[in-house]
Amino acid sequence: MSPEPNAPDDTEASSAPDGADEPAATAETTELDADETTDSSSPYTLQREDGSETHHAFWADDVADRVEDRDPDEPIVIKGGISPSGVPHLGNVNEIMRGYFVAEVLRERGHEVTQVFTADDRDPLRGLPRTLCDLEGNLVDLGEVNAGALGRNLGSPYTDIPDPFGCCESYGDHFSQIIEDSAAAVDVPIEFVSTTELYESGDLEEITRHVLENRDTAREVLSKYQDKVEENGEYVPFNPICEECGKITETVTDVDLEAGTVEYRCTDMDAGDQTIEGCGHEGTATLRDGKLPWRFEWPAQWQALGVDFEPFGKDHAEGSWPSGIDVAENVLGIEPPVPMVYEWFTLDGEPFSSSAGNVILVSDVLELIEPEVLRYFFTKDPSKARDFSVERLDLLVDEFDRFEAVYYGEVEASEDERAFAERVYPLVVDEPDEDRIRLPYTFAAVLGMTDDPALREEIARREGHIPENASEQAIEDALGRVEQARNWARRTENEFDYELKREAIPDHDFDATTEIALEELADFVEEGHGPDEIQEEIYETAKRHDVDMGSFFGAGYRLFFDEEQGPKLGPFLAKVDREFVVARLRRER
RNA sequence: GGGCCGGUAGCUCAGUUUGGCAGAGCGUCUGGCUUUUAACCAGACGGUCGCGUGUUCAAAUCGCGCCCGGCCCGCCA
Repeated sequence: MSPEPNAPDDTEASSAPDGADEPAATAETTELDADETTDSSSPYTLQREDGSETHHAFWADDVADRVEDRDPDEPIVIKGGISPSGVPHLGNVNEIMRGYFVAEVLRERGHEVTQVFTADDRDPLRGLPRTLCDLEGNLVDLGEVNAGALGRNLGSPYTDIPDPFGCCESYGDHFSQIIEDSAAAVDVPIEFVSTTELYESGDLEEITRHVLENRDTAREVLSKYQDKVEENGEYVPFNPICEECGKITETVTDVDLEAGTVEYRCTDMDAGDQTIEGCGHEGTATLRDGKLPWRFEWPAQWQALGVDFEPFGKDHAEGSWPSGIDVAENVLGIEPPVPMVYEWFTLDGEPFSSSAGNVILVSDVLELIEPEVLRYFFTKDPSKARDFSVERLDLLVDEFDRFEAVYYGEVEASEDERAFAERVYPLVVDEPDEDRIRLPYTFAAVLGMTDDPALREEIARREGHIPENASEQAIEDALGRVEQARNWARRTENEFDYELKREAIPDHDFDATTEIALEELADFVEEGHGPDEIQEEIYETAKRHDVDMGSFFGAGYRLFFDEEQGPKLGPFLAKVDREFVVARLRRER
């Protein structure tokens, strides 16, 4: 627990040579020639000073340079991966999109690239998630599924646990499926690999055998990073699955590589603050009936899949990455991939947390914005922490619209901005179309106040957002944003969350003068007038009757939206069918 | 406590490698759109670049020290 007993080890393992950002690895020299180029172990790829390389407008080009420097075999393999432990949120999409942009850049440079994603689904379930979700992305409380069945499976691999929703082969498959759907939704071609499948098919068997053959070295290497692993202890880097209770076990009592088996005893497993009890069974397992501990499994995946580049969250940067390099080089004898640390996102200022309900899935996001806007979000500098703000999603969409307009040369922009747009936009949008139409997001939200598609289009035209000669397709695409902005207004209950109350008249209480004024306004509307005339008449009517301007508008918003405020009233009323407006102003229905 | 990453306008972010006048969008304010009610247009306001210090003709940018936030240094992934 305390670092004291291991102080010397610890120092060697985790403190970098002065000034260099080299964490751990083998106890190399302290003086790496001067500064740069030698430091291949730092995962902070984008921060690396590397005078010899050109400065690119897009970070993925910097990464691609590094990948090319390795002179990789083709196809170049780019990996990402997570454990399908529960609701996959937007932060997990980093594992897909960050790699995707690097893959695209390399493809552009003429390389053949395969992007793979490992579902680390042989990992054991270590705790009960409070919230799950179905394949449609609807959040479901643990209590609504068979929690007992899940509880009995604590400690078992995700792929051995029945799907609580009953729709997939296993718990692991269920959440892997959602991740696959997410990748498809943002249009990223990526090959999904089940880690369980890698074990069962034997693709990891030789590597597992190698690790066990060299378990003394493996133990020595890992002991530099993990206190529980004693340099001269009994640690065996393999966790069999108990044939009796199905749980991942941690106590291997004997290794027989001739037979390709290990002997084990099913003992208790620490999982956070609780203990998952082992059944005590003693048995024999093959090298396919278990898993490597993560610190070995990750490098083993690199070897099995031939990984050249992998992005990972900052939680790995000072932990499993340094040990991963060490394992790769000194246990497996392979070159680790080019790394890249990405910072974490927050959601509306708070960390992602499925237990606290602070999650958003890709499917949720795509109800609010177009896929290209989401893809754009992931082009931003990975080394900076960022907030994905649903509340202020309009800012992100505005930013994207500007990014797009800069690309088409429609607005003035700085050199940096232009260079970024020119480089990145074609990677974000599949088929660039100069004639696309983008309704400003908040304007789209205003249009969302009415359900009538024809009315939406008409207002958009009148306000000059749709050119005369626009194609039907372009208009349809543009109006798609109205639904999204409408969903956004509803979800956030923001100032655009007005809804024309057609079906029933809202409760209201006006004084006599206001009622008379409303009658007159009804008469005026009934005569048939244009939007500006109605707007003007609202002012005139209020003045004539000496009704306070604010409260008169307020009366209108009350009648039509059941709100204090709303969109510009005259033009809006002019567009809604006259019969209804007149009746509503007379408070007849 | 140690290592690492980050901190730029009210908000969202560029700019930091390669030192050269502090930038954009949104918001706000003012004005325009014939006359207070959120869509459109124009303009303005807005920053000790986390703090201090060093180097330099010149520092958001480079060095050193500190502050704040996050991650790792147990386990697990």
